[in-house]
Amino acid sequence: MIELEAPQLDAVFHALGDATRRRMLRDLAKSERTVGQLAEPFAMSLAAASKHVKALENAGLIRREVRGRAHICRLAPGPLASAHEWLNFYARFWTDRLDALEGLLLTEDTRRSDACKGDDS
Amino acid sequence: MIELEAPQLDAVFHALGDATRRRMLRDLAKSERTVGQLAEPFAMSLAAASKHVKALENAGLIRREVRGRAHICRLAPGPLASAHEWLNFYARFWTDRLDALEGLLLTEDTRRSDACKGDDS
DNA sequence: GGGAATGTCAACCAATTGGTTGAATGACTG
DNA sequence: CAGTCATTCAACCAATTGGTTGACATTCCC
Repeated sequence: MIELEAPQLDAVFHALGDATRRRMLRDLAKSERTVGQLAEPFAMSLAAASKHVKALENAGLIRREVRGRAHICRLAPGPLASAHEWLNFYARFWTDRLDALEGLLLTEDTRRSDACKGDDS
Repeated sequence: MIELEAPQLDAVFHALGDATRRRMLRDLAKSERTVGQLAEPFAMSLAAASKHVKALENAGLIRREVRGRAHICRLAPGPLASAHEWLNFYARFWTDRLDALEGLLLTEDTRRSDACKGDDS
């Protein structure tokens, strides 16, 4: 699917690792916003907010359309899906583990558990 | 479900925003590892790797069992699932949008769209 | 007990981050 | 054209990050 290389994943997760930027994404999920509108909920300078927007854009999480003097931002699908998929690997890891555990409990509940061995290397 | 508050999400995504730590998680997905084993693939001091491990632990992404002098690390399920769910919100955003777009294309394909403005630069 | 193995801690350092301010750029408006 | 609006840029600053090294603590082993 949409594959991200390591540096891109770095940028995506780094961008997500800040409440300000996550809030901006949440606002963008409602509808498109200008940089000024994105900045408005925060008690920080426009320049600071602009840097956050740039971080999001840099990570590919949003794209920007410059229309006149306003910069209109929208969510971009790719990287979020990628991060989602990346995490999905670990989600799968856990569902596998839990399934295996459940299986073990079902098949082993009458036997002694001395046959427990490593399942992978 | 497993809900993370903002500071915890900060820690989780911050932890994921580093290739070293993601590699450690990948190794831990194979099997449990000691701190030394986690550090081994990297050209950095053990102390540095230990800090990365602590960041992962701090984010709740792994848990550690101190057995004798060895610290054995394992993946922890909760926060990864939470981050996954968080991202799922945006995945849903996009599937919704794409579905809506598909719907639009189906219903609008016979009508003229005179709202064509010069928007691309 | 002595020594190697496994990790952490503390101090330190360079680079990055997140914020500020003030000036500059570009685009609308009167 | 002058002024304001939307935004970025550059310089700067404090705090954090990611790395180093050397000095601990514990634990295992002979």
